[in-house]
Amino acid sequence: METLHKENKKITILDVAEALNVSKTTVSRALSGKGRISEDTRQRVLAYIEANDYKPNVIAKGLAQKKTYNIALAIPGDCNLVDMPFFQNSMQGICEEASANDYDVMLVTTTASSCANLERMIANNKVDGVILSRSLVKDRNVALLKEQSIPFVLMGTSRDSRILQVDNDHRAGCSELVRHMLDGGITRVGLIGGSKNYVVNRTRRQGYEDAFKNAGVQPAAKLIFEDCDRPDKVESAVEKLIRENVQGIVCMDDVVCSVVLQILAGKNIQVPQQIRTASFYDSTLLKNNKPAVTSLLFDDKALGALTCRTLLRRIQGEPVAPRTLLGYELIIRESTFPCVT
Amino acid sequence: METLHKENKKITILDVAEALNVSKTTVSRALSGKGRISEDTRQRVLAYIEANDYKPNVIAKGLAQKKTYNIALAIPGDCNLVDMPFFQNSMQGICEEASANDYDVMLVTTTASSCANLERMIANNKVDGVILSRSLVKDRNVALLKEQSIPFVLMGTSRDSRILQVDNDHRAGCSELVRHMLDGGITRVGLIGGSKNYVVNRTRRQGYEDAFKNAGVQPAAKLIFEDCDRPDKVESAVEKLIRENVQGIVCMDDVVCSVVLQILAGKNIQVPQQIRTASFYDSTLLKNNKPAVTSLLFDDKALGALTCRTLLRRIQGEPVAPRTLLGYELIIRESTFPCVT
DNA sequence: CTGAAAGCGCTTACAG
DNA sequence: CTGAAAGCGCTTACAG
Repeated sequence: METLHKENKKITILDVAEALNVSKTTVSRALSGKGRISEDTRQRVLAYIEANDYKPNVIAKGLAQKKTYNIALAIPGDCNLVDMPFFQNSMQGICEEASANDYDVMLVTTTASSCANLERMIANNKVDGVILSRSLVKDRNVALLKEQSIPFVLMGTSRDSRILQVDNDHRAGCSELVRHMLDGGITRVGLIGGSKNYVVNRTRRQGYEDAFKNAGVQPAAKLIFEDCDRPDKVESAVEKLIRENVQGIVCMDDVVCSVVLQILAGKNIQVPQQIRTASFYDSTLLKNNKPAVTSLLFDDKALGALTCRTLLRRIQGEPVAPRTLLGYELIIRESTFPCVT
Repeated sequence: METLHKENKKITILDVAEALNVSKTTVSRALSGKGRISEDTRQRVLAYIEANDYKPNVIAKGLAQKKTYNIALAIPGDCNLVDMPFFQNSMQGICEEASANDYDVMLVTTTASSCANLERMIANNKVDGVILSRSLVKDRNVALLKEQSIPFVLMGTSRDSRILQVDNDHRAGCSELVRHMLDGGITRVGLIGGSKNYVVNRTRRQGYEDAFKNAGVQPAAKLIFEDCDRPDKVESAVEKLIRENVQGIVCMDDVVCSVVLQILAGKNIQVPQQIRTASFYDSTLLKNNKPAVTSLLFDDKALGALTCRTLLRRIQGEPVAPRTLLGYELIIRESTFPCVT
């Protein structure tokens, strides 16, 4: 029985060198493409490697080169449903891009207060760089990374222009969505948003304000409710907005929006007939809703991939843009009247 | 300016050996605790290390020991909202447990059809073991892992008893939930579930049937709807159930349940007065619902942690239970009448 | 109790 | 174009 097992001794560079009667150096060169080597021997090596299924040991390679071929992805350790589609999709983009470049992704959880795990991973030399996902206004991780001299890029936005950042263009997107609502001929459009601790929520609010300014309308401060990070706060905001006779409500994300829709339904207020509603983020959460909800669509997977590529470029010392913004799509659905574009 | 930078040359084992006038061997022993060493020199070494912030290079250590101190976590590359809270929470448990044991977690995405990324990671010697999360009925990854001789554990359930598995006790939990509904004095309780490709959905159905059998009632085949993986299928199932005059509907997960609730609301059917409703899984999705929904609560983080611990034990050659099931909590809320327990 | 030496599987000046 | 040798930063028999 045991003897039938595949020979699971991994073959090393020495094995192929001996089999081919060349030096390890030569084999190494055939693989890396570095250094002079005759096309002839290179083909022989490659053929042998292919035939005998030799895989270089990346760990050993890394030791010799002082590289790890790993990057870390720091994700928040305190979960909230809001960001899940974002994390899952961007994660995929990151993993695929990394794979395509023979890198692997190490997962590390961080919390607002502690970046011990990230610190340990860096101290242990386990990664060549790190991706920080969606930052807080005060982010200890950013501070940590800046004082370590390790390449990193923020998948998100920061005011600190020395930090490499790649993000969806939330500001322009949110502005366009609000413009779409204002174009519908209404002006009393309220905003309900999540925690201002997240930079992204501040960015979204800026987009909201941009749209008003561009339309030459003053956004009323009393139509704006931020830090609604619990259903009861959303509920209270909705009630106040109703008292203010709003014609539309824009929600900063899908979780807020789904709560808003439930409350409106509970009060028998028709969407969009009485109050139009839209969300700054489009996830499965609202896909099934009736009426279907107008919202912004971002390509989080592409965002992850580009963030990863940026980091890898940075690691390899190639030039990278200090800040990149990705586009968005505005999906107009019944909740704001599909006829108006 | 440049000169003010922290010296970021990492200090090596040789540096501390020379500083202390001992051999690398001695330093290594002080750290690992292996081999004889006088308490005196051990303390000296430890003190120096502490004072000079020496961190062993885990990569080099791994090379020498033919270990990586990494484990892989394989997650589905094709995302669906259903499993998000599950993945996010279990991921956290895994990461924390790994960290606590000086291991790190590499992320790898797999799809039903391709496990190329996982294969590459193993071939590259990047991990000592792998965690497979929630399996499909026909899972290529399981097949792959079995033929490689690499330790792995399934965070989920499989009929193949040779596979190490850790899972929530979905069967017992679902059975208890259904019993709770039957205890309420109703018998026409329907089931709507997601894809049968997932083992977990089959397990849940077993729990449903167990409860009926224990109650001495025959579950009606026409009250059971599986493979409802799209809202329209759920809708059609709900309509058929209404025609059958069901008194209760049990949903296999929160996404199904939220669609069901919307449809019932759209038809002005009162929950729980006309039809009681419950879900086999409790996520934030239903927390805000009115009425609050009765459902099962699993501790996914604990599940992740235990799965990880099991894998690490397996890697270290310690004995492990071939199969472990974790408990659950039944949260009774208005959607099934809180008064009935 | 301690150390010299070989080894883990690669890469990379350096010499030819 | 090719190879011997040193080195990456550790560990671990083996000898003392």
